[in-house]
Amino acid sequence: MKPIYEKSAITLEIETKLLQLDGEKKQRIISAAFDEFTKGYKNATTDNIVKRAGISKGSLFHYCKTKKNLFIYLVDTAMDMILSEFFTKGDLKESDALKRIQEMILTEMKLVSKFPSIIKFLTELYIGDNGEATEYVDEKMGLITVDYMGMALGGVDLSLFRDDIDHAEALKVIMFAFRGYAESEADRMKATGDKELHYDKYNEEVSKMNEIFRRCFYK
Amino acid sequence: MKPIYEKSAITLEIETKLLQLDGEKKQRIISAAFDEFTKGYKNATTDNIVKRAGISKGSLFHYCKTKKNLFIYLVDTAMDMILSEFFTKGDLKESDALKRIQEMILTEMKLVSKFPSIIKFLTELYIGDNGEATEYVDEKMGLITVDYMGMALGGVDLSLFRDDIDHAEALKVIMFAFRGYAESEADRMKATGDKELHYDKYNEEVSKMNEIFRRCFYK
DNA sequence: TTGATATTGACTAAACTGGTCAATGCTTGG
DNA sequence: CCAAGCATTGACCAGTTTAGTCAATATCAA
Repeated sequence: MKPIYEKSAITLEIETKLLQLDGEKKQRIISAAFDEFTKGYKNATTDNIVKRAGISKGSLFHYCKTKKNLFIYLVDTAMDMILSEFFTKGDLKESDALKRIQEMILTEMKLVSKFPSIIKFLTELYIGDNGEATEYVDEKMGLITVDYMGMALGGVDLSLFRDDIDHAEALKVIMFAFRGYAESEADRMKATGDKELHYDKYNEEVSKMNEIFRRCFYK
Repeated sequence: MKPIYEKSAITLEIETKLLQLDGEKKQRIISAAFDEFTKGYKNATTDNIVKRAGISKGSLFHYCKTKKNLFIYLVDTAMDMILSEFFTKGDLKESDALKRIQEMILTEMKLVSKFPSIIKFLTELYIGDNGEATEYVDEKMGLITVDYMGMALGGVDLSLFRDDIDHAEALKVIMFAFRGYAESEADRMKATGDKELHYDKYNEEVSKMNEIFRRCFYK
């Protein structure tokens, strides 16, 4: 089966080098790098990344050769994680919009607590200046033309919504609300340095919000 | 009457220098600086600011003397704009939560279209590293102990909400939804370089969202 | 012990930094 | 028209930071 997202040769080479690494160390490197590149390609420094990841400069360049290669690896890794989470693990046959969204959000929150900056990293890819990697990013983003919200929400059963409100508008409101929630949680984690996975808390809060939507927006 | 926010002497001095400036030029400088400091104090460079503002390095330092002074001026300007918008122009006697929120959001959107990065700038003040200006920022932020959401929403009439949902939770959902909307609009503006004030569009979209909340969350 | 591999961090040349200042442009009042 | 006083410029500077290197060391397997 064709993978959802095709990684570049550069990424595959880096992956083989990282394979023999301790899993926890690998995550530390990726997480630190995501966070650093949140500032934009040019403002991110390899010095900061190695400092935060707790490895030496030599190691980083041993794995990745250049800053640009590291960045490409991160782009591939982030895109692959997001897409495979949404489109292979998520149940696209679930026709209840709220159930599907709840699943999506919780999946996203799980990713966010492993890599707090992954969403900001992807946003920055989209709105920021990717320096010498611009060409690569544009090409990859072009492929995922997506309306990814459209794909993710395609085929949901809108007839569950009340008839006296605009269904598309209601969906938009719901998506905005969860975006606001995820954003504020990511901010909180960065501000406090919290790196835990509060799965139960997220589950509870998302369920509460969903409960309100279900009660108020559904027939 | 005591002003809501007290500006520092440094800021007042800079303001007198900027006073004789063309208003459009002044806004360009502030806007470029907000956007640049979004990366955090240390990562922001005066070179980038002057480039984006379209002025010379000499001018910037003529107005502000040092990078730190410029930053303090921006902190004061952003805080003053936000606070005076919310607490003097907003009607704090309006007890209908949705009406009050709608007013707040539209005020915020107006600010955002003048200074697309102002919200991110303030967020970064809160969660980021403010370098040599840390002391100043902490002192000023300390004064606005805020729960600013609490102040802004204090005294609203919760009895308008349906009884079968948690009122506080419903308010949170509403605030998250508008945060998500404002954030996505700021992203869109940065990505497309759009600098217009689409007041009518915002008014329409916010009204649509509010209409849904009113119909679904109120009795 | 030996040899192969993983990791280190001091080091470098190039680029970038906040800040300066002599030179230039612009306006205003005589 | 001039002259004086202002705003504005950008080349320049010394100090710092940058991506990337590499000889030396640590780790591990046989």
